[in-house]
Amino acid sequence: MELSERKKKVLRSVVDLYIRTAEPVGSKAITELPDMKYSSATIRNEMAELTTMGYLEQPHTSAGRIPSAAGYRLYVDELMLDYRLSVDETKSINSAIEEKMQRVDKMMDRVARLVSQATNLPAISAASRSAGARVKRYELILAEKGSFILVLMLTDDQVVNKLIKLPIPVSETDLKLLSAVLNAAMTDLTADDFTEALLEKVMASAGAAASLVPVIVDFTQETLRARAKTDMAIAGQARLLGLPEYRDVDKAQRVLASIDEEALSNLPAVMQSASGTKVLVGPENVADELKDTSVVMTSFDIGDGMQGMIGVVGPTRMDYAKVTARLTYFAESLSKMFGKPETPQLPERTDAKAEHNKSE
Amino acid sequence: MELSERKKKVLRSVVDLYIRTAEPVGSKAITELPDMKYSSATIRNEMAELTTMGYLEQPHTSAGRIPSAAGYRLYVDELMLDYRLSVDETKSINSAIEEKMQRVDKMMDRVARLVSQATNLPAISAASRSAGARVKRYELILAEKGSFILVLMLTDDQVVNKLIKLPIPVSETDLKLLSAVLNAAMTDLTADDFTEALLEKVMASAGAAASLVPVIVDFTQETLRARAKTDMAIAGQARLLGLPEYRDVDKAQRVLASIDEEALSNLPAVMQSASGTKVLVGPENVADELKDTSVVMTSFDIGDGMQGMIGVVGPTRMDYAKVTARLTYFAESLSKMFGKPETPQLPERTDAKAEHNKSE
DNA sequence: GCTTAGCACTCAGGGATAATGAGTGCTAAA
DNA sequence: TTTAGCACTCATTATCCCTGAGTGCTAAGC
Repeated sequence: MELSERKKKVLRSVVDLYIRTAEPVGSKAITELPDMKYSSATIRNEMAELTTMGYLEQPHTSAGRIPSAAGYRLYVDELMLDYRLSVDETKSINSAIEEKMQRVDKMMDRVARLVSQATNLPAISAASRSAGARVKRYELILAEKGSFILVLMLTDDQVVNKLIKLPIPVSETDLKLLSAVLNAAMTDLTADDFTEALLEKVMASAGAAASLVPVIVDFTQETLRARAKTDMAIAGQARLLGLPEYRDVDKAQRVLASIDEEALSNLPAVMQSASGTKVLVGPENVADELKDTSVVMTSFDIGDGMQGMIGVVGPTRMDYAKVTARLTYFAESLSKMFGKPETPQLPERTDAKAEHNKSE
Repeated sequence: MELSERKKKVLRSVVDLYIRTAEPVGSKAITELPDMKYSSATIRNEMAELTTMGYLEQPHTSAGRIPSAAGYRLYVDELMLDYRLSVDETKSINSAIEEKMQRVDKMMDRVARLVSQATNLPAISAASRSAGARVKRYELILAEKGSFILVLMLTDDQVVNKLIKLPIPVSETDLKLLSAVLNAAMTDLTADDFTEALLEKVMASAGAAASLVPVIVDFTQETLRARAKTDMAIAGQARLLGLPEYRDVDKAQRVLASIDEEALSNLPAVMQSASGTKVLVGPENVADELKDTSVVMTSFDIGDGMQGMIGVVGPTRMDYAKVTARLTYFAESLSKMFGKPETPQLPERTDAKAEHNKSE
């Protein structure tokens, strides 16, 4: 059933107010809004109907109304007015990214931290790599204490390393040889390409360090397989405690614990299916602990067939418009940063400027 | 002034009980302890004296006593009975380390997570590198989209990488040449060894990619300098909320925020001075937000002149004995793992096998 | 027929007051 | 020196009442 324009306006007002105040919204409060030209009695009638229709609910008889999950859903899908990022906001997001995103290794960490700062909510970021990541180069570095470091450079520009104990003494020269052999024979393979036959062939030509090959291959396969999953990070959990709905410590703890653990690991999977920005309102969440909590997420392009995801977790009463806008902008900036083939910045940094202009 | 044996026993009992229950301890409760052969009145007298001596305090007239900071201090320094780790505990710590600590890159992350799990408290881990870290090897990898990855392998076995945009088109061959030149001329230098003269010399022989040299040197110096500071991680913040003293959300938030931010960055510095296990009771803490909170930390050896640190943050009423024992054991295991030159474990389980187990 | 003023009703939240009980200090007897 | 006993203190909890915000409904007004 279609809602009348007036009902929509009332519903939107209720959600907006509730987002701002975290308190049940009464008919009088609505009346006092600018350009709401009806008396409180009329509003009451409308609210009563919205309640029977399931968009609002009443915590108790003599309190105002709060949006139900269905109410939020409708709000997010149709009612919500676009939040326009101010120039300042885009600027601060841009410069945050500029500054902090240079290092490749702890990237997801940084992204999560930045998103959390920008939204003042706990944030998650994840990079779901394509199943087909391959090794671009092997490096073996002799370390002291009878061990060496294996460094894998992957086609997705990630660098992974592992400290491995040497079962037998091996010389620098042996390692050089081994690494040459590996680079010649075992690059550009997916996890499943490491056949027994190949393994033996490599070991045959690997000289003194041949016994290291199985260990290296094991780790490589494991890494490639793990890469197919995700690399994720969480930041800003403590921000949750600032919100009135999480003054109930038990609740806060439950939510935090479920964010901390793998409960959210399946979020990236959810993301996988649909791209673009997605809002999960309260009960739509998979994890039980989050039934009371909303999740907003969006994906971005890391290039090379890989996808990144950023998201925040917050109360069902969160400022969906603002959060969505910031998240989306973030995602766009990140996509631009490493997704698209054009060079993001030439020496003079003219491009960066151009981006700013465009967002105004 | 020396305390009588009986006073010590009473004080120890009060602290022990308070650690367990988080409630003020009354004279009756003490009486009910096994091998406490005095009546409540006697205990009351002793407690009264301990109070005037400053080791105990009373939240209000008709409540039991709780330890004062001085009381905790004395407890930690002299009274605390050694907590003996059970075989199970050492086993689980060992296997956790075995399993999770193989990868070099997110090491501090993992350590923090493990320590937090083992103590059920928020944990911090940091590696303070020696100021003298040097570059062991440079690798330059051409990436798509007109950029390349610079990988630095440091003498401390850490691997750092950065994605750098190419200001000009450069071929794979150019990069190879450049990398050879860098490795020949610029390894094993400290941050201050990169002189203008050297820079020019390298650029002269670097061919087409010479213009990359300054960028690379900049990042290298920056990295070496940053390494001189610390690499740190925090985990398990949410565990704080499980404790009764942090049911006050505001307090919890203050503490969490201060852990999250750099407030604790100076802890590693504190650690620097004294090695061994250190307990900071409440007010002894530097950061104001932690006046109510204790910190236990200990250092471990990463070898090569570098030092690691692990620590936990918890209520002043924390189980110092247990926490200290676990932390110390952790530190020893970690030291053994990469600090000492001897191979950590010789038993029939050969090293190689140990590693394999992991992937099963 | 929609809108609104008016009114009786409900109920959460916030004092105020009282009852409870754990714990204390002190004294006097063992 | 230890301990039993007693009067006293005071945080905590329960109870009651009041207040005020908000509601639904009805009847009058446009």
